[in-house]
Amino acid sequence: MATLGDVAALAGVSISAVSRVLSNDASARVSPATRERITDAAKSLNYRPNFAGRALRFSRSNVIALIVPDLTNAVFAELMRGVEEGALERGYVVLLARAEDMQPGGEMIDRLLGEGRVDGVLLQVGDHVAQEALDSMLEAPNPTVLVNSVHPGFSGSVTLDDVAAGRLATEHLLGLGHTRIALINGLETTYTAQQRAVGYREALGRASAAAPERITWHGYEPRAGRMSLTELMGDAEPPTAVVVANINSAIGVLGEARVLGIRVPEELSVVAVHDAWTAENTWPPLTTVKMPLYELGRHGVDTLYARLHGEEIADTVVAEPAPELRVRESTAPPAA
Amino acid sequence: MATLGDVAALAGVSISAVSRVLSNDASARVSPATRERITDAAKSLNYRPNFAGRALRFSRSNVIALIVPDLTNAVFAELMRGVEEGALERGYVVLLARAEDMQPGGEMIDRLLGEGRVDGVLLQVGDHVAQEALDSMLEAPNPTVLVNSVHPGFSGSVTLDDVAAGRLATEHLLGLGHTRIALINGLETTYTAQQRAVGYREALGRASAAAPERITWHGYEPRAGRMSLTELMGDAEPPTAVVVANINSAIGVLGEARVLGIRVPEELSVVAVHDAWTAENTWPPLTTVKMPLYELGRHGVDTLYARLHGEEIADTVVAEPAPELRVRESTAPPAA
DNA sequence: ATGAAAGCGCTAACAC
DNA sequence: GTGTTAGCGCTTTCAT
Repeated sequence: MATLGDVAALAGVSISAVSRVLSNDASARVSPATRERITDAAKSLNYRPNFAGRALRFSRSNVIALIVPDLTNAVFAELMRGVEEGALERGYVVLLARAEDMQPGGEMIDRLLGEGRVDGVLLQVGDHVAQEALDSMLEAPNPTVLVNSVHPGFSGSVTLDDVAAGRLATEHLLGLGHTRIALINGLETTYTAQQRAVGYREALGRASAAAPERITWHGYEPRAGRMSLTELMGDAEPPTAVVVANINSAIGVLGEARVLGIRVPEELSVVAVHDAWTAENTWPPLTTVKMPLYELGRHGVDTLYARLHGEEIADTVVAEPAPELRVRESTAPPAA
Repeated sequence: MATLGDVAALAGVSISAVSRVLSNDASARVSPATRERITDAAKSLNYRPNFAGRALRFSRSNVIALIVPDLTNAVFAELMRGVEEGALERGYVVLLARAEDMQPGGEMIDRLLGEGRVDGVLLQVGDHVAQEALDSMLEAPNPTVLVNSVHPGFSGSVTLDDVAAGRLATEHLLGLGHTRIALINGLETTYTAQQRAVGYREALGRASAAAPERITWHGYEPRAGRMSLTELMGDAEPPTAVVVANINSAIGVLGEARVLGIRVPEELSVVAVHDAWTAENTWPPLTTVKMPLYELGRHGVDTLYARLHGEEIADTVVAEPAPELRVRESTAPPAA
């Protein structure tokens, strides 16, 4: 690892001259000759500016953290892409971390920030994080932006239009002729679940023949989907279609339907919110509502950037491009 | 962000005294009184050692990078856990990155190391990375350990017992009475695929009535699985069972089987190498060979640690715990 | 038992 | 146009 000193020695100039040239200081006046000697020397030594040196000098790391509940969730691939591209453009590097490591009461984020490893945090809070754990974490002027989540009293969330997503999915089923439509939702405590329920209700309310409401609130994991379906099928009048608020949960629903001997889509239509490669590889392939997660990531970075530069920021909803229905084969008109 | 100076000022002592106390310098002689004043001050200021300051001082970041082809692959969840726990024990922090960002010819790893952001790298090379791109990257004394992959002339790989995995999967099918067993494998250029083929052949060769060999080499993605199955079903004598070298590929196989109207397991048995939650949520649930990925991660960290401390390291195979068959519902005896 | 000072790599204000 | 220097936060040798 060559240092500025090494380059300077090789080029026969001072350290500061090297610094000026290599950091593209516009206001620097250096003769073309020395400039070339310097760049040549740097190249031959394969010089790279030392991260710690810069971070120390600037009291800034130029790193932001992206923390999500589960990195292996296929849905997050798009989010990550958006965040990474946005960060790149703004000269930041992204540090990926799992929220699991952020044990409630644990101090992962506190350390990341406190030790100066990262300048800011993009955080999607997991479903099972206690509100109190967040209270202290999000106190006061704090270089954090919440994605896909909100916290009471905290300003600086970027979310998706989950109301529209719930509405769109429900309308699709209504359009096919279903009237007994259930919502298999996330935990009642999560904002996204609440929003999707709002959209679901809106669509039901709007339907000419008002359809009854039926919601389960078990979470976004496959197991939650399984549990919900079992519960719904115990109803006196079970649904002929379900909106599932999450794709992983929908995969569970599909699995449980097989176990229960319910044919999809003949006896039960299934739409899921969020799209990912997994939706194309279930049987039947899942009809989904694709959400703009890439754009959410980019916008999250923009918002965090603004916050890091002292701007006041408000909560925003990324509604463009609008949620889009991806009709595959898990939805059909109800059986006659 | 309080510094040592802040703590020192508050405690009314020198910076070096604070440093000694807070870094638990065993050989430091400090009076209990000052020690307490110092720890109190540090606590009240919520002092955290600055990362850049330490890294600069030690010329060491205490960070290692884990780079995998696709973070959202459910199979990697276990690997990550192993790496993170191992790293934690050794006082390292893990930086997660996707190999996608490591464009061939791109210099992501070079930068990570060259800028001193990380001390070492655990790298699983993707299937589509050109050998030449790796040549320069793995040159000379290099703080890198390859996981689940090898490179000619490079010493320091930790791999799994993929031969055993291929053998075990094949033997399971032979035991059920199948004789026409195909292997839906990864790219022929990848080490893991080659190893799994060896195991497959071993098992076939050992079978009393030698079964014919049939292998496709299209890769580990769902699409590769789909393509392979279509190809195999075009054979004069199509297989009654397949070993699929990867779980995602197997998901594609299952999907394509539905499209082709082939019932699993009645008409076609499917075993996949690697296990993850997704295997429990396909239909039918996938029989798999579970590999010790957690242990691979831990061992990878150990190996990297040794390399970082100047030890000569050799290639190793993590064979404990041994690959284990997880029988679910995608395998059955062949139709009469 | 405690403090002063040097130096890790870097940048920028200030000489010359 | 180029060099000298101070200082970011930290540890450690050397004084006292």
